[in-house]
Amino acid sequence: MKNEKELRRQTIIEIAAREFAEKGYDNSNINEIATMSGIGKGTIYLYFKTKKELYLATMQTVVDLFNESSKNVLNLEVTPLEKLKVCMELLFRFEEEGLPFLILWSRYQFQNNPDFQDEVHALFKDLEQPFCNIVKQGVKEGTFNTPYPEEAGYLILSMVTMLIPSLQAKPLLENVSKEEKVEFLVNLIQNGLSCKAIN
Amino acid sequence: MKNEKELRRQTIIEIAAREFAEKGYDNSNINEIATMSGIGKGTIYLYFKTKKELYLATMQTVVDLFNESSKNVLNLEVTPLEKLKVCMELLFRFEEEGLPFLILWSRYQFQNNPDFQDEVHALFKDLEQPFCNIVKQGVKEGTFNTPYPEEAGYLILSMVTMLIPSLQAKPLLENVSKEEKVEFLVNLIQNGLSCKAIN
Amino acid sequence: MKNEKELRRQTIIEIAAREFAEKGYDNSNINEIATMSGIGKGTIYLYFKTKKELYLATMQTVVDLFNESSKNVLNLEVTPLEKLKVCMELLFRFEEEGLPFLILWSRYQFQNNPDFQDEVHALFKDLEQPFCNIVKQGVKEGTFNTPYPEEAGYLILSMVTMLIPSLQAKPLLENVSKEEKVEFLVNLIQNGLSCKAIN
Amino acid sequence: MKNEKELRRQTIIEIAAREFAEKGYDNSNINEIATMSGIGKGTIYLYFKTKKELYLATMQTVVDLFNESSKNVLNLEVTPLEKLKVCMELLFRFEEEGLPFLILWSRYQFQNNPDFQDEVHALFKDLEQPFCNIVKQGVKEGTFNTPYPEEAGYLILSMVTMLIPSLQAKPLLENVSKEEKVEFLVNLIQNGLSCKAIN
DNA sequence: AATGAATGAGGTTTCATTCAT
DNA sequence: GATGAATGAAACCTCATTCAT
Repeated sequence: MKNEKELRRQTIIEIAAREFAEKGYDNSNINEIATMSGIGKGTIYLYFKTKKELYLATMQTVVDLFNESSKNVLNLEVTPLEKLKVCMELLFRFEEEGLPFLILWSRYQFQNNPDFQDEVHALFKDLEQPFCNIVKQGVKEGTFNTPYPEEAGYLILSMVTMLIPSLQAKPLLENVSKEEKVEFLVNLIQNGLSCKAIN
Repeated sequence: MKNEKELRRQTIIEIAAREFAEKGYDNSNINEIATMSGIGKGTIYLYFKTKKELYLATMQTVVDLFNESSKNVLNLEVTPLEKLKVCMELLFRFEEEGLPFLILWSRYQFQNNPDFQDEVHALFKDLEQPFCNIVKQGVKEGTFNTPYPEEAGYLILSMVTMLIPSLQAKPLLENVSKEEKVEFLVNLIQNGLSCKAIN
Repeated sequence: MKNEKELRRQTIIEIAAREFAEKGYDNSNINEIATMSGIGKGTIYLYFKTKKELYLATMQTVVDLFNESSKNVLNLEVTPLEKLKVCMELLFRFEEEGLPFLILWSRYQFQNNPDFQDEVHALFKDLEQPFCNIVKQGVKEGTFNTPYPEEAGYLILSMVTMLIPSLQAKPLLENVSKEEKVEFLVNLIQNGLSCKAIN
Repeated sequence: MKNEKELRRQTIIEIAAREFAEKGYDNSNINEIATMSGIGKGTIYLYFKTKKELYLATMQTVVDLFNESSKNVLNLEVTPLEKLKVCMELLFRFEEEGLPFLILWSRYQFQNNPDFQDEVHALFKDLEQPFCNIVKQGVKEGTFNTPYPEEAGYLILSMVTMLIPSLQAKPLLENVSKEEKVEFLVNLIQNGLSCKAIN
């Protein structure tokens, strides 16, 4: 019973995520979400009081999925750099396993997305930022050295995102393997751009 | 005469940019844009055939402003690193001098913004990416060393953007001076995160 | 179920016919049609995608009503002249039983009505012209004698229409009974204006 | 001076007639009429206070043109039948010499045209109906024999109109010469459809 | 519980008309 | 006198939401 309700709720959210990701909030259509979910329009409203609530539930799922995914990285018994790699790979994997949610995440994380900013912001308060944690941890352990660890974490996040083609207007390194991307990024983080001349 | 028309056109675009940046395309209201521009609703339609056209004209202005701003950097007679600095400062300055346009730029540059993707994409084909050019130039001159110069340019861009508080859901280094941010970034680019332990 | 939908569709069309007949297409108002139908504005759009489509559906109904009405005349076992009479009476009767549809019919049949000419023309391709058929039949049987039977049919049609007061700017024979009108017309068709002098 | 003003007024009316005939009142556009007249939009309003007034002036011109055209027929020293012929030819000639005005005339004369019915009706009060006059005269002289001379005039009018292809949804006798049409009509008026069998 | 027919607020767009130049 | 830029009322249409079945 309860499971079935919960399952249907998830189905709706998944379809909604596809719509919201593809068309944005305003151009997404409750009717179409219902049809594509294989249920009646009125039924949507048994699960979500309003379109806005459905949107927020979808964004909550974004947060949950990301937290779920990054949950165990911090406790891995590996070097901070290894953790960074694992974390990057996790993010890259989202492109295949949950693109709509990835798009919604990025739209909020990096864009001044105007859809219910306050409410979404409140949800994202709970979003773990593993890159930040790793860098902070690394700094504590003496592995990394930066005056702004938290910010460094966000910078890494933004760089990884940059290399996810589906999220970019101009796709970058489309045909490069994830391993190479990770290597590229790690190298960059380790050595900067190697400005010998200035050193 | 003609100047006056062009001036009014610019006024409308500026107000529109504010609206689009704040509320997004769909929730922006031609009526309100007219009122805030101090002109009649119908007048908007003398300058722009449709709301969509106004939006695209606004996005074209975004491209123009950014190109205008970065035009002369590449030809400066300074080291690539200095150029990077100048370029970063330019970007930071947008926050004060043209925030709505900066927001619209970022919304397209980093978000999968679904509003007229194809048309906006076509406009952004003409957008210069000075960071990319500088890195490429630096690689040629031997100052920088990276297998993916273009991509490195975009990564720098995304990092600078990360440090512009107005563009971030969670503002970073809000009270840090631009000079320090530039220094932070340049240092990062030069030395990575100084992972001595791994070296 | 289905019947109820169909019934409501017919109701809308009837109200719409009244509006279109009275005010013309452009000055008819979906809102008002809705109100007069006792339903909401949006409901109209459940039955007809656009105002134009409602108009065309109304014109289709015109064709259907006229065809329905004239269906059985041709097969009557009476002389062509008798058929003409029956047919005239049918037309006269429309004034009382479906004036709006009669007006819309005449507006298209005799006026260069500019509302969606091509589309309406396509609909009227299916409109039976019983007067034409009767004259053709009569010519074949030797009852009538005219070089242009089809055209003669249309001429009769136009004459009958002329004697329907509701369709004329200057009402003719307003207080004359239909029987007398029919007699007048039949006499004219049989004998013309009896120009003895010229004979 | 005055002549020039009057001339320009006529030009506007002619262009307006074309627009009104082609698109109907509501879909005709003052701006377009101005442009096609080669004058400014505001200038139209120096000649006609409103669009409606321009329309009514155009319809007044219709009446004037028709009256002008039929003025001298009644006084011709020929038989009523000959007068009918001349009158028919006059009407046929309108198709080539003033089609827009002919269309506007027919739209009002035979259709329940809803554009300013009362006002247009008032104008048409002054419209001569030569066919009616001729028949009445013919009846007086004993040439014609009909209980409803006025109505017979209108019937003839409607028949002639039927044979003007530009006025009909389904053009009739498109490739038949006017002379033959006149002959056809005159014969019909004289002898009807020659129902020998019934005689 | 599930449905989808019905609703009407709200926003874009057109165009007759005005008026400052 | 002539102009056309500016205006805003009005109408079509969409779609989130409700509710009777």
